[in-house]
Formats: sequence, C-alpha cells, structure tokens
Amino acid sequence: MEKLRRLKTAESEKISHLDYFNIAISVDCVIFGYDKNELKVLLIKSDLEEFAGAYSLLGDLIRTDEDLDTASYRVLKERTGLDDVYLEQVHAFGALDRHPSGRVITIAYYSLVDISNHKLQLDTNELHWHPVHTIRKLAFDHKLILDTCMNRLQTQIMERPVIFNLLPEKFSLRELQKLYEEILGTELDRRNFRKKIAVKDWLQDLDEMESNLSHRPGKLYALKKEFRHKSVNA
Amino acid sequence: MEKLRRLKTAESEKISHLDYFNIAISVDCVIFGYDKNELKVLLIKSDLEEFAGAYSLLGDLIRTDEDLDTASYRVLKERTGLDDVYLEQVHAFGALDRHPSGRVITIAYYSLVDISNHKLQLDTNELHWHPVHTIRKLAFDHKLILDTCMNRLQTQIMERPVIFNLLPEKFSLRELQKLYEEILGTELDRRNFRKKIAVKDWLQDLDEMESNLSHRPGKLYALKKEFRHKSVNA
DNA sequence: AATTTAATGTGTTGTAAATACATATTTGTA
DNA sequence: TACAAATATGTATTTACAACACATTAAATT
Repeated sequence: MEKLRRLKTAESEKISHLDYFNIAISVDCVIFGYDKNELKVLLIKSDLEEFAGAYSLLGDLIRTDEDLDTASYRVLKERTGLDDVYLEQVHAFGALDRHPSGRVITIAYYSLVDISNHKLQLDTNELHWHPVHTIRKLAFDHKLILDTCMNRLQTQIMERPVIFNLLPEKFSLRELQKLYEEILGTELDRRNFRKKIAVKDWLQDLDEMESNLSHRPGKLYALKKEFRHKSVNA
Repeated sequence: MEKLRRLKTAESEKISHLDYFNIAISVDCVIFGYDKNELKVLLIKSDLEEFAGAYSLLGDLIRTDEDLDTASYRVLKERTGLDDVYLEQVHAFGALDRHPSGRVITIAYYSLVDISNHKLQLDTNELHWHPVHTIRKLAFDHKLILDTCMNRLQTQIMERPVIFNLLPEKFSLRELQKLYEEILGTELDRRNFRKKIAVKDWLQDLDEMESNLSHRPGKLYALKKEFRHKSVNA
C-alpha cells in the first residue's frame, strides 16, 4: 500500500492514471493428477451464470502483497490442502473478452500432484477430477489454457524429471511407462523405454518388489533425491 | 468500461473489491537486432531517479482496451516505427519489489527485427542498440528478463525458423551461420551446419550471388514464403 | 597473364544414439 | 503342473551427429 501511494501521488502521469488499475490479474492452475491409468485435471463448477454448468480451472485474483508463484501456491493450498507440489508458470492470457465480468488477465500455471497420496475434500466444494482426454469445453478460455499447459507438460517430461510428481514415491517401471504413454498419447517399446530412462539416471533402485499383483511383480524405484521438486520459474 | 462497470457492481464480492485493481500490468519487449556480426538489444535510458543512468527495456502499461500481444506490438511500433516484426511472449514477472514505484506485473516478450532495413529515430528518444554480450546490469529486473528471453531465443532458433527475422531478405549461408554462432555462443562446422540447414528445408535458393566482396561470393538464399512470420503466442 | 588470397562448396568415414525385434524368467492362479 | 501375465534383458539395424580435407571460384596483386 505504501508503495502504491507513492506511485499514485509522486510518480509519472502515465502510471498514476487510475484507468490503468482497471485491469484485474489472476492466476489459473491446471492441476494434473494421475489415477487408474488416466491423466486427470482438477476442475470446479463455474459460479458464473454465463457459464452455468460448465467447469473451470482453479484460480483466483492476485493479491497486492503476493508474487505470482505465491499466488498460485495459495490457490493450490486453499483448494486442495496440498503444499508440496510441482508448479510451473506457462503463459499469460489476456484476450479482451476472456472474462465476461470485466478485464482480467491471467497467468497460467500447471502443477502435478500425486492423487493417491491425498484425500481432497472434493465434494464439499464441487471439485472434481476429470479425465483430460474427455474434456471438450470449459468456461472462459480455460480449454485453451488447458491445451497450452498440456503441450508444455508433454515437452517437459522428455527433458526434465517432472513426471514423478504424479506418481507415488515408489513405483515400477511399468507404471512409469504407462504414465508416459498416457501423457504423450503414444505407445512405447518397453525395452527402448527402459534404456532411455536408464541413460537419464534419474532413478534409484529400491531393492523392493511390487506386491498384491496377480502376476510377476516388478522392481520398485524412486526418483533420486537430488531431482525432487526443482521447479523452473525463470 | 462497460464491462468493468458490470464487474464492479453486479459481480462477486471478491472481484469487486477495489484493492485488486491496485496492481498495474505492463509489457516489456526485448528487441533483438543484428548488425556488424553482433547481436544487439534496443534499450532506453531509464527515466526513474532510482535507476539514474541505467538502461531499461522498452515497455508500457497495458491499456484496458488492448490485449497482451497488441500492447507489445504497440510499444514496438511507437518506439521503433516497425510493425512487421516477430514477437513472442516469454514469461510473466511479478516480484513484489520489481518496480520501485509500486506493484507492477509485467509480461515479457522478445522480438526480432532486421536493423539494416530500418532507420530508427534513435537519438531523439534516447534509444540505443547495445551489444547483448556487454550488458552487465539493467534497471528493474530487466537483466533477468533479458537473460530469460535470450535463453528462449537460443532454444527457438534450433527448432523453428525465427532467426531469419534478424536478417535482410537475402542472405548467404555464411551470414546465417555467423548469426547462429553469435546467438549460441559457439563455433559451428561449416559443412555440418549446411547439412543441418538443408535438412530443415527452410530456404529457397535465389540463384543470385553476393556482390561487392573482396573474395569469392556465396549464393544468396531467402526464407521460403510459407515460413515467414509465424509467431506462436499460444 | 600468372599468382596469391580468402572464401565457397561439397563428400566420407567413424561413432553414438534411436529403433526394431525375440526369448527366457518369475509369480499367482486354475 | 500347466497356464496366464507380466518382468527382464540383448542384438542387429538404421539413423543422426561429429570430425575432418580437398577442389573451386572470384578478386586483388604482382
């Protein structure tokens, strides 16, 4: 507030014109989860009459005392109770008509959470996990935002060890491969996939096996500690 | 304005709280040019006393009636007179203390212009081209923004035909290679470089030769028409 | 006119990475 | 104990990348 007062009184004529503060700014989070071999995204029923019945991403206006990453962490925390998740800024969306209630520019983030680990209070606040592939339309420009984040996710998982944020701590190579296939939308050769993963040297062999399966169990792996949670926000 | 009135009167209590409009939002453009075998960036002397003597990127607050891309095109047009340039959104920066005059969130763009083609009125408005490699510090967080855009540029030139926006319409392979080397900061093998470019199939052989050189002239090429100016702004 | 200079314009070969593909092994279950 | 279902792994082939050398052209110089 102190800063803003300085800005409005003492500063250049451009900045002080109140018109420029008539743009609101928000963050929207594309929260990906993985469950039952499906990539899912966390959506909420839109509360705007313009979009009655439609779902939207989780977002909120940015407060004057928090930076962009903090705002998206807050949204995530408030909505899901999670605070140890992967978050990455993707793109700013600012089309004039993107919000029916006025001019709102939004900064989109995607985040990755391990569904199995967490029980969200889903029903209480109309939050639901939706299979990404079944989503045809969303409120606002949120389908565009979802698609943009999905593209980003696809390129990121090939380059950096982010995908593990969707999995439980211990997982088999089969589970990992299934997840890659689900995100990329392709089938992968098991032998070549394992070679590729081996080369990256991301995984630690836990000397444990899967259990409670009706077939031969696979070894369990975990992401090496040094790779955990390294967000790149510029 | 009409929209905003609706927003402030009829809409949800969150959005209508005036506090949320106390954040200003701007665009900043990292305008790259290429001249005399050097990659340059267009800077302006900062007009804030906090940064007396320091240079800053070109930017402006976003108007309520223009979207993000439009705002950055406008900045470019107003400052340089150019309107046929390559522009790409890179990242949003929103640290609390990034602007000494108040809370300003900025969306950073990079753009590529062909210096030789254009005579800017540089001196009149304190605009100058600075060799990118010599820049140590800038006003605000603009050095961070510059570095972020530079990284993006480096990855983009390998993947998509954007680099040609820095060159005149006709160019030799030697000129192209020099530019790649300047941006990537490495030396490239001429034979391998030409093979790589040939595979991408971006270029049209013009059946013309360089002239006015004191050595053997090379063939001239142009970017194929179908690749010209395809910005990807999500 | 011959020579020098400085660049252009290819081609080959070796190495590393990506792909395609098949068989033996382990566990739980009928 | 035979079967179903998945694990675990190796090799041959193709493709991409890197390293490298020589003949050619035009202009400037002698």
